[in-house]
Amino acid sequence: MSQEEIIAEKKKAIFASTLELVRENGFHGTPMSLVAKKAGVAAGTIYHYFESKDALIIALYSYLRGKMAEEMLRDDDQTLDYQTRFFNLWKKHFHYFLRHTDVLYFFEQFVNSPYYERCPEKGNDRCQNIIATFLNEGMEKGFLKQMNGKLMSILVNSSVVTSAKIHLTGKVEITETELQQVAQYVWDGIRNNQGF
Amino acid sequence: MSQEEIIAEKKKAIFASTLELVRENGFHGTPMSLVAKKAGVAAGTIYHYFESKDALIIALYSYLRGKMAEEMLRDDDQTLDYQTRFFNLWKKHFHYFLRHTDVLYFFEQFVNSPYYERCPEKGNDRCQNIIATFLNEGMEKGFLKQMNGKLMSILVNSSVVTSAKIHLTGKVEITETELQQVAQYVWDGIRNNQGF
Amino acid sequence: MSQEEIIAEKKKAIFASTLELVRENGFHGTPMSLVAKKAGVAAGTIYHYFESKDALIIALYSYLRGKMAEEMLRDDDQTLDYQTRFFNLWKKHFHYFLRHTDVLYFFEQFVNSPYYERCPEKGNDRCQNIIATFLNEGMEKGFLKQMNGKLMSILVNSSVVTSAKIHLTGKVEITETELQQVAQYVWDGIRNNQGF
Amino acid sequence: MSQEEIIAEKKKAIFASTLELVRENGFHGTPMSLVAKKAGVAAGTIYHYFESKDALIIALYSYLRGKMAEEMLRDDDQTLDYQTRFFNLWKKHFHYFLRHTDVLYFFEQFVNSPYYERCPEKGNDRCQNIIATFLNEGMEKGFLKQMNGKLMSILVNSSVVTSAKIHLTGKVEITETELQQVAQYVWDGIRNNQGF
DNA sequence: AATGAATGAGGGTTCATTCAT
DNA sequence: CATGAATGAACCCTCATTCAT
Repeated sequence: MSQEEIIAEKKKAIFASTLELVRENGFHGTPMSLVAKKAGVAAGTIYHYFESKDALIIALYSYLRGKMAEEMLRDDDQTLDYQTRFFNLWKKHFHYFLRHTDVLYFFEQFVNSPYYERCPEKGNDRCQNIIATFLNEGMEKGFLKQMNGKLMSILVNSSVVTSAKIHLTGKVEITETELQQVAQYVWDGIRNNQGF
Repeated sequence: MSQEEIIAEKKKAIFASTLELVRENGFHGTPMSLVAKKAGVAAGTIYHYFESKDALIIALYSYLRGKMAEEMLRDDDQTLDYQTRFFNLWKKHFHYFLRHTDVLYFFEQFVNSPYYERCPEKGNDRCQNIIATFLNEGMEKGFLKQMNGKLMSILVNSSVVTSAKIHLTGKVEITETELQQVAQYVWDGIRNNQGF
Repeated sequence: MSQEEIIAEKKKAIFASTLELVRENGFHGTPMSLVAKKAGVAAGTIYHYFESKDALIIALYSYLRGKMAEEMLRDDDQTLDYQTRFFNLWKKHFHYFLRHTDVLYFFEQFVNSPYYERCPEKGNDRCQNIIATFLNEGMEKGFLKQMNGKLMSILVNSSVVTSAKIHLTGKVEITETELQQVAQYVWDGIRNNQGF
Repeated sequence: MSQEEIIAEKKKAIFASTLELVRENGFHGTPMSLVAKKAGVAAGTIYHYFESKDALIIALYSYLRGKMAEEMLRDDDQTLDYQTRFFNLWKKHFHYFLRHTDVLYFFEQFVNSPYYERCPEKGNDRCQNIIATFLNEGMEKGFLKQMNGKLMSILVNSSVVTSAKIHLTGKVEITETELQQVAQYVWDGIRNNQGF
């Protein structure tokens, strides 16, 4: 393993440790000493990789947004019709959160905390861009209503997050039927239905 | 002023102080000493009214949910047609958050923090119930799609919150046009459009 | 009830409350607020009767020493022979502590705390005097060894306290046999056995 | 100095600081901040070595009991006759307290405080065992009265403690004569004097 | 680069005492 | 006299960060 890979591995271990602890106990309930122990490194070591606890949290956010974006780009079959691609994308996003519940909780805590203000990618990460690009395409081609792209992408994103949270908290069981209904609700909201 | 009113006043002062500070600095960045100073009481006094910092935060959440619910119930003219009432309600909710931005930020931090787990009203406060009741009525009368009432009310609620946050962060300017569009997006998503 | 009696009653209630709480939780674990609540008075009221917490504790000590002395004086049949009177006295003292375990615990905490230094009756209360007087009589009449009276009375007193504590902590079960043995141990230690 | 020795040194410094302060001001009058300052460490450092203030106090008790036991074992010349050994042991114990008055005060505060209840070695430390063993030997060989060993050892121990406290408070001056008298008092109390 | 003991400011909380009612 | 809400100093403890090894 190269030197760089070793560093990358260690960073990942610290990220993983942080993610899990924040999910369980929140930012405040996650001391650096615990992060270190769970990551299998010394407390001081973390400070070789990250300037401060804040910097670590923010870096982790960026890292996770990037990882999610990667996965969302996979398997978008552009030969399919637009509506089908929308449903695919929406559900893929939803299921990503189901598979990575700690990521979801981390995101939600993060964007609703003072950290977010200090985050350079605030609202402009690759993930949001992917959704925005796709929706803009739909507007240009007349499949979707005309609306500020950013606005629409945030609404769509929010619908995914909300649904995943509902499912995970168990407040409402989301079966395949409900899932389809929610996706349909979003689609009905944004699709161009002029003439009806 | 009666003894009870004095107590109520003091509780309100503590609530107001907490609300403002949490909005600016988050839960962790809001020491009790500051809450006390801003409320014009001694640190120890807070503990006559609330068992702990956690208890204070949770009580504040309940209090604010109740206050918002009160306001949402006002002026619902039941003689109007259902769709109009929906748009009215949605916009009223939205504007409430614009007038009370610190409440919005507080809610969002709260529901995405470990506090929420320990909150007895978790997902079952009067505010959610008002929305749910209204939507259920719409489903029964055939104005809306059939969907799990809880699910739908959370989605609608989330659309309001998301819109208000977009507006307040200034990421997208929400003019009256955009506002109408978003409300329409939600309405189109939930309205019964079978036959089209 | 006269005014004075009312005051006496209230003082007694405060004393009783303090005694019980100190026994359970120690001085440090006994806040004035709890003393007040258990005594059925307001916190401020205590300060009408006692200058401070320290003063209360010290007054309680004096009060209890006096009460115990009273009881020890009762039933000392001076017509009996000296040794019998000694055994009677020793056992009476012992049983007093068994009947009033909280008094015993209070005494022991008190005399081993910094409070004791500030106690005017430090080592000179009526209770010690009764014992000392009785022992001096024994020395004068030749029943007991010659020894500094104060020293002997403290040793005897300590034997009673120690025995009672052993019994109450259950470290050693003190049956009537053991009790007799201990009293005998003390008697053999102090009695004039010259000539043997 | 090895790492372990450094740790041991630091623990000792904290112990010494605590011992001195508790002696002067009692447990409650001994804040951790002072313990730290007197020990020449930061407040937080203490918590690397002890879980809490309670844990520190309890650990100190165990440590001191062990130290005292060590010293008591030294120089017990088993070739001497039993009574001489008894007097030697008793006086050695007594003088240990004179040389280490803060230890005596600490012990007495400790065993009469709620801490003692939570102490794992409660009444079963090496020090008590040494005394008990010696007394049991005396009973087996017929030098001492038959009595529950635990009971007798507590009584003897208590006589030492009481004497030392008398001496140190200056209530009674204990000269070599008085010392001999007290040791004799104990010996006369426990020795087998059947036949007289 | 890695360690982890040490730091010490700052946090939440308690509680003896006061004083307006 | 009695009340008990209010005070605020002082407590124990945590934890982000540093630095000698």
